[in-house]
Amino acid sequence: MTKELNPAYNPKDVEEKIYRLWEESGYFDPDKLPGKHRKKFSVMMAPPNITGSLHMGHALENVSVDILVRAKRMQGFKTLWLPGIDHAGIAAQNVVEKELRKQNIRRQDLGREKFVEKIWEWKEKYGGLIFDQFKKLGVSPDWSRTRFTLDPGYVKAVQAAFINYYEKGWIYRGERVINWCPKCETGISDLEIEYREENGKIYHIKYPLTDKSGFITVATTRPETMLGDAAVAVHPSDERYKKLIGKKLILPIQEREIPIIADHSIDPTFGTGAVKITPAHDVTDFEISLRHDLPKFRIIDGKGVMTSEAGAFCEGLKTDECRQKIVDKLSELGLLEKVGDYTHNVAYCERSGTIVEPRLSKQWFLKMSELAKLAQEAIEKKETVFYPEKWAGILTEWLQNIKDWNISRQLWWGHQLPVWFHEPKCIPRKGHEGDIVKCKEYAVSITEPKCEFCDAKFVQSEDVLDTWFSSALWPFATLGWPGKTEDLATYYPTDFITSAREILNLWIARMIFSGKEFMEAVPFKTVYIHATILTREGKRMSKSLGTGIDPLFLIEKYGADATRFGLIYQNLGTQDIRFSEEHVVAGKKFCNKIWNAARFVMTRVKSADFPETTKKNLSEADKQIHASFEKVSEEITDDIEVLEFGRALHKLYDFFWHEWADKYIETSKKQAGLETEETLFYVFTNILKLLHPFIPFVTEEIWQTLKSHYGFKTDLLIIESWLNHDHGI
RNA sequence: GGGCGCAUAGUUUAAUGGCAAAACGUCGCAUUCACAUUGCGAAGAGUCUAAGUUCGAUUCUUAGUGCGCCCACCA
Repeated sequence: MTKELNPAYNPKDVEEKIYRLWEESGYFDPDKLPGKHRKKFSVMMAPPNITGSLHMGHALENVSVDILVRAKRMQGFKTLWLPGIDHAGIAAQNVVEKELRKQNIRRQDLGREKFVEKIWEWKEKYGGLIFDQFKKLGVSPDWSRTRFTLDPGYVKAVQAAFINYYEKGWIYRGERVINWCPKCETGISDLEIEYREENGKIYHIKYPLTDKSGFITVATTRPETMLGDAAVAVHPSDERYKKLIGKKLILPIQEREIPIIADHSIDPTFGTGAVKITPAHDVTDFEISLRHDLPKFRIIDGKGVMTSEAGAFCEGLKTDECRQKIVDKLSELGLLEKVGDYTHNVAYCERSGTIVEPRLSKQWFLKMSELAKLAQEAIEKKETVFYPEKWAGILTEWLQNIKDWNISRQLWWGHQLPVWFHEPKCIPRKGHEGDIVKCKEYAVSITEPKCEFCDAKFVQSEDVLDTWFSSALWPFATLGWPGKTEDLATYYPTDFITSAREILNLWIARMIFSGKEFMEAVPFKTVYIHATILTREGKRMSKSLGTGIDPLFLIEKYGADATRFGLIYQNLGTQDIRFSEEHVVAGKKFCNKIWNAARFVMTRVKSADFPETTKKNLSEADKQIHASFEKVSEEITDDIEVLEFGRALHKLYDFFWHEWADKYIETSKKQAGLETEETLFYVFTNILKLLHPFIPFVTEEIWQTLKSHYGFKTDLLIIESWLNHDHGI
């Protein structure tokens, strides 16, 4: 029966074996937990990108959830932690495109269908790698319920959501200036833009007034866009220009009349206080043009070449060639007042390194006013509670100023819009002589629709939905919605979610309003915005800066428990963490200390069967350690409840090392008897339970060893009951 | 540009309206005892600056300085 422990704890002998033991037990799956009539506790994993690999942020986030989930499971809750992966539209498309480029293949060569097939192949091969890495951390989600945002069931959820919004009249098609990459020939999202500070030039150009009474000088960094100017705007109360508002200017080269308009968005202190307005090629200018009903001249095409609308002078030239030609011409005309040096941020396409060209295009939008209201009300009524609380206010403010959501993307990888187009025709209406009807340009439908008037075929929209459109449905789409499943009834709404602060708007807010809209309940009771992990110097960890630490490296060097310890020990409150490896070292030492305490207990405690009578003759030291343990265990239970995992771990560390090991164990060596043995055994085994959520591997290994050594009746530590009584029943 | 946060021993952090605590590091001593991945002990900061509130401020208020994070992207 006796099982020996090595004098030092070696994580490599243990972690893989123990993880397998847990997985084989099935206890990560709440349906397989022993016991009945349990209250549920559910959490959704923030799905990592299909292309992602484990970083410190994932590690902190998922270890935090794991601590909570393991504690709840031990407290008797029917605990579900549902994992999944996000298809990550552009990121995945990029990775596969890059792969193909090595073989000199462009995605356009393959065509959409073949290319998407390639991504699926890639997904099958590499898409699960990040979960192997998660497993190394020792986290305990229910892998049997793993979801992917492009699973057939999930696709249905996305379509159902789209159609619901469409039927409510909240989805519309409109023209907007979006970020366009002339090299990739697609619209790209704000997230795929990289701003680089650059030293450029600012050109001051004179636009003559039609009445020849003078000029207005505008400042621009992109003189070529003047070919598409529709107006010059000034602030309505700008004294310099006040009396010119409403007058006309001659746009040089184009020789077109453009008005001087007044708009509040103009900063009178910047440049000359007069701004040239190019509606089709600048986001703010476009918005101004809507307010003033200005024409939109498309002067640059999708490849970054000047169009015929730009005029014969520059047609066919690339933008930079055109710029030079324009500058020369203005200079010749005496309209170039001056050229200054100017440092500004230039938008680059993250993937191709090309300068982003804002461009007018047709996109699909989701109206936000009603949905934002739903989220605001839920936050106001505290249906969802934020930690720290300030994020509720920050989110509310963001919701107040929210713009309609551009949900379409010109990508191939993702949820294709359930929208179908066909050539609208004007045809005589049957049975009504002389009556002409026009069929609709598009229809919204999951399968190909039939036109009520003509028999022309419909073609599905090539656009896909923004990745966040599908992630917004995560808390219920993963449980089977729009079906009425048992899981949905049992686990929705979830109890808790944690995320990094940068996706508060992109993800958390959208899940809240989606939950209210489709489930009539917020998707989670608590949102915990966790700390960000910085380098020891207080800088952001980033791959491109080479400042990141690889959690797998830490696990390899010190073990998973030590890595978890190092992360959580430094995570006090929601303050950002300047991560230092020292604490991981301390974690490794701590694991070893526990390991050796177990060895000590096994040499001292002869049997785990104690007669009832022994409790009567406790020594002062026995009583003290019992009392002290009682107190610390309550505190730790409370700390976990309020998500103060770092504080709880500090207390466990101090208690175990300094009170239990340094003091009680030393005393126990000097006092013999059954009472001592029982106290040693009782406190040790119970503290193992409290330690388990934080450092699961070493505690489970010790538990299994004690089990075989003493032959006492127990299963796995992961389902041992917390403090000998269950909360969740 | 908007928002948010931080500032305490060499380092990373803790605490408190009334003697500033710990870990790591450093130094010394001990120990073949479950653990040298150990134990005991020592040195080491008066809490970024200025003003205010107060009997009293490291703590509260205001301003400044420094560092950092997030969002937006501006002619």
